[in-house]
Amino acid sequence: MFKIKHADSTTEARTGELKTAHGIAKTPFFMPVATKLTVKHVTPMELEEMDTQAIITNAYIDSLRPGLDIIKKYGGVHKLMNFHRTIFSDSGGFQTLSDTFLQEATDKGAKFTDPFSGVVKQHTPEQIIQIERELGSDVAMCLDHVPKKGMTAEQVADATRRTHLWAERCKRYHDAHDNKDYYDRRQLLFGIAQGGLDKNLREKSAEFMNKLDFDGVAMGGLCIGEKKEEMFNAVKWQIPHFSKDKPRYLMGVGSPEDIIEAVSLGVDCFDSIYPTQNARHCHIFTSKGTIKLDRGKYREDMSPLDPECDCYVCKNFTRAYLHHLSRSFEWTHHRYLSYHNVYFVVKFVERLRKALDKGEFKDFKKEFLQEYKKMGKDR
RNA sequence: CCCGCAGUAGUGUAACGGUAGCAUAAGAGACUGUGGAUCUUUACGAGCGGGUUCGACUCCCGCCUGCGGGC
Repeated sequence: MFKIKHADSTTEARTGELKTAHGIAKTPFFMPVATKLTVKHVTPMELEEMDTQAIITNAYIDSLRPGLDIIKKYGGVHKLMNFHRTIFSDSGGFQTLSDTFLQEATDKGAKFTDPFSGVVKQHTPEQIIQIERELGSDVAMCLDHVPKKGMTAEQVADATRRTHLWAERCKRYHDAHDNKDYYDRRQLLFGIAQGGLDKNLREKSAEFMNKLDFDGVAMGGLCIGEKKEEMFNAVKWQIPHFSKDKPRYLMGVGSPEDIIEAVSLGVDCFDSIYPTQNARHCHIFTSKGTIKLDRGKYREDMSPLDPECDCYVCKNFTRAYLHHLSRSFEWTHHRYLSYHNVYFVVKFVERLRKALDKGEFKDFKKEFLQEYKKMGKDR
């Protein structure tokens, strides 16, 4: 299922291959987020062309709309979306952070409000796994309870304890059923370690998840408002407790500089809305840092978004034109900008992988960060 | 030419004889297991000239501009 190809000698970074029912995903990889069964403004064809290794959708939200009946009728999420590579499904655990979704989290499960109908419904870990099975994703994520900012130490510990309890039940349920009754293929299952920002909790949680012998382990509850240092500390505390031979997934990250840092700490998988959401806000990734394209200063800028990028948008359009589209509320700018940002991150991780395989990771990281920080954040 | 009505931020609009608000557009910031959402923040204004008044965007007069009607 997972095998390491090359381990870096200077850091914890490594390349590998994650084999799923839809082929091999080369690690490290970055997954664009496809909540509601679409990577906003980027087509599956484009994602495949740029060699995106995997994407992630949201099982809970997909089960509300369009609903499992329709998804099953079409033969699963791959066929429905016409995406032929690895698809992860998030459990809805992240929605435990959301006031509009979460009503109550108990040991039994998470009580969510369906925002479309207003109906409040209990979702047990078993039910979520069942939803993920019926979706037909290649990798299912366990239901977790993400500790919210402002929780007391006691509440964080309780949420983490609950996450453990739920993880055991997810695993047991998943083991007891294979997917043959739906799609005739094996689905992988990843556990999610939590623990807030507490060293002891983080370590214990990592140890616990590792022991359950999932197909991969994730670190959750990060990149949600804590300091960068706190986030990387959590990663540093947890990684040593994970088996080397299992893929490690840092949920919710992110930016190119966060990704490269996490890779050097030993992380293999990422997902984030960062490239697509930034694109919609006209924040564009370039090899010299991010630019804010909606600023007036780009009105007459005839250069491409990123002179060093070879994507379709950079080869064919100027900043001035794309600036104009965004100022004119033409929806096409979302397509162009989202495409570029996703392309940028996917290709960045691809270059990172190649550098690792060639044993040049250290230099690659240094050079990338040096260039990337040149302009900072377009101040 | 005459009569009437109206001129408030780039735009669209409030209120008041006593600190000129609001919405948008503009500038800046936030956003990392997705609301294309949202939030924070900055700057910008009384057509012109007189008069009355302690004090005028407000009342009065003239001019200018726009709209409507009449000749």
